[in-house]
Amino acid sequence: MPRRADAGEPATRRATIRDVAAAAGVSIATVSRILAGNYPSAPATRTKVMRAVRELDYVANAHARALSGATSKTIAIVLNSVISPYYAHVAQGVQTQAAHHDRLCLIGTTGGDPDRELATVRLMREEHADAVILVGNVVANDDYRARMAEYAHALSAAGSQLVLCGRPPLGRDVPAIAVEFDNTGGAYAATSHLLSQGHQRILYLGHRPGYTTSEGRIAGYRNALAAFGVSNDLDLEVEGTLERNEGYRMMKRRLARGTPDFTAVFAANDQIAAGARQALREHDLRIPDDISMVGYDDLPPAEDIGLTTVHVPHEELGRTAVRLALEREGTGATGAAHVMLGTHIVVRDSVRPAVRKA
Amino acid sequence: MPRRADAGEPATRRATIRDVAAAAGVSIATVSRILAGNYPSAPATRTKVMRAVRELDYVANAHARALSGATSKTIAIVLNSVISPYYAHVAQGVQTQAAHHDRLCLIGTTGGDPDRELATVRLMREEHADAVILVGNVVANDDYRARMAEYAHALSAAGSQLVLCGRPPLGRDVPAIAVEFDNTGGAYAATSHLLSQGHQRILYLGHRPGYTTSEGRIAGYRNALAAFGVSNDLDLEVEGTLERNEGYRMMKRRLARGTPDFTAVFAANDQIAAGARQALREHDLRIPDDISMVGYDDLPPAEDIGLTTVHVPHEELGRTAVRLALEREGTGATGAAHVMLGTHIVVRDSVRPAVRKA
DNA sequence: CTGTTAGCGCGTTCAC
DNA sequence: GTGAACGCGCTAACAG
Repeated sequence: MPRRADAGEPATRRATIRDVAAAAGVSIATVSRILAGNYPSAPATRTKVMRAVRELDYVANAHARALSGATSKTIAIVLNSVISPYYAHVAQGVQTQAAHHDRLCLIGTTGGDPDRELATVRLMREEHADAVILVGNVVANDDYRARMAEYAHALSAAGSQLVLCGRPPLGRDVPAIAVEFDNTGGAYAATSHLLSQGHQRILYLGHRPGYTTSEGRIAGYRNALAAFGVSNDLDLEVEGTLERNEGYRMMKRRLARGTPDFTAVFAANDQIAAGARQALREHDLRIPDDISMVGYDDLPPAEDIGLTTVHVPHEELGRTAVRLALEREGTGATGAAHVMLGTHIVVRDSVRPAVRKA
Repeated sequence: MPRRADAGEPATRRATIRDVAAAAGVSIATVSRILAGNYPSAPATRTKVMRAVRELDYVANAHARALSGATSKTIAIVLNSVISPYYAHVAQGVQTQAAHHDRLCLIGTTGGDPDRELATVRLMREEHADAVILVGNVVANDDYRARMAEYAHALSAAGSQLVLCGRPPLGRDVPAIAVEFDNTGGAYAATSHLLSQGHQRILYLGHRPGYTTSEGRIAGYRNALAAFGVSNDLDLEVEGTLERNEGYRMMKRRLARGTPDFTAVFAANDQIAAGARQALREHDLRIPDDISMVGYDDLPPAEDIGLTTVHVPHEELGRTAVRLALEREGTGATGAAHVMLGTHIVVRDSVRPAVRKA
């Protein structure tokens, strides 16, 4: 008696493995084995079964399969939003690699809200995903670390592997994999690029104190200044979020002060760069003629506006996350792991040598 | 005997409803009822149970729940890719609305390959998703329609609702919901905008014959030309795909012919517009001073390049898809449904009145 | 090589 | 208000 809420129609009930077995005149075990393909079987029975499968248009019930002990064959990814290019590219990598391993992708967004993150991880836990991948910039305080450790253990107990993407590792006693990219190195390279062109006053746009990605980038910026013997003027470090609008606002506010006291801009990401660029143009300042600029991420806006930026391997980040999680499956390995992906500068047309105002 | 491939550790086996029942000193039925919350129960037992749940950090097994007849509480979405802003925004809408209905989102990408689409829909069928949402521009030939009808019936039999997003409806006998936006109307408005500024030679960049979205848009373009009494020069309709690079290539090739024989450009989408714009600049042609341009979609590149374009409610598309699918759940309604979402022009700064070359 | 059987964890009848 | 028992569809032992 199917409980489907159909309109009382004959409702050709979904075919089960039993129907296939009956149609083929064999037992359900035989059908199961033949479909799994990991067991020897007589070609004749095989043909009969496959024909029945085709005729009934049978597909296995994923839930029944997952329940009976096999893996759920799903990878879960949790991120702030899908429309941000940053997350979208990581998600694409995850999705690609998951498909490559014949797995489906569960996706959940949090809008950056810890409560929704908690709720989402809970749902993922119910789903028994092979891996749960958390993506995104975050404040790595004790509170956060405690929360992640909880997730890690809970997921581990449920048979899932927690993976942190673009977030710092948690320590050797927490069963989580961390995959990051080198923010400090990339920022160092980008800043050096500006410094070597003679720029001394470089505006850092979009620092978010506490956020690990931001801290990594600004550290690279400061290191480079130090290496070039340029003193670090804190007034050049502007705090703000990572959106395009914020880039616009920050630059607007800065320009309202009067003639720019900087010759170059290091935008914390490409979106900020795009916003700042717009603000500059509204003040008749052109890039790179009047002001030089570098961004970070090498995502869509960058190419459109000819921005020299730091390329971050977002898709590879996602692929690596899945690969690592699946590699240790069945291995019994449950400790911590940490991978750091490299970055490199992409030179376009937003930087010119500084004009010596001797 | 848990079959988890653990490293032989004590491996605190995932808590089941039985464990909770034991800890609370009640039966599993009581636990089930209290957690579902749709049944009267003594406050005392309730407290005991909830405490046990908290202590064991119990979460229900989604597969067992789905198997035992309840809904799977998931919405599936199938699209070409996640990194395209178009799909990303629709996906965001789907994801938002799904979360709003307390559902998780399964996602699959096809890269536009029908075989992968087939495989993905199959997987979704195994998952028993409440709805399976197919997104994206497509050639609506008989072959396609037959394939969709098959999907629709197979999914319907499995208890899932097929939803077509940005694709034409299939006919009243096919159990599918279609949600589209008005391509022809938007293109008509955009073209009229150019025509009313005196442009007569408008280059249409990126027509893909057969693709429904493209056919809709070029129809609007042609209708507007006709309405303004401008003859339709087929040489102005350039065929191409919808990527940025293609926009660049198409414009490059056109400009190689010599002085432009057009004063305005209608790009089939914003990405094409961005590419074409770059090509124009390389030939020292500026927008809007030398050439006017409109795009379509109103997605990220548009704002960055100050493009006048047609706003398409992508997120609303996704939200509507989920809402409609869930609305008819249990209704027994299994017929076809069709919704058309409106569009409107967003004026920025890429259009100037045409120069009369009298 | 194939059939029989016992769970997987949960919702849900029935009785009490 | 609560407990016992059955079945969802499938996989994996164990026989034959």
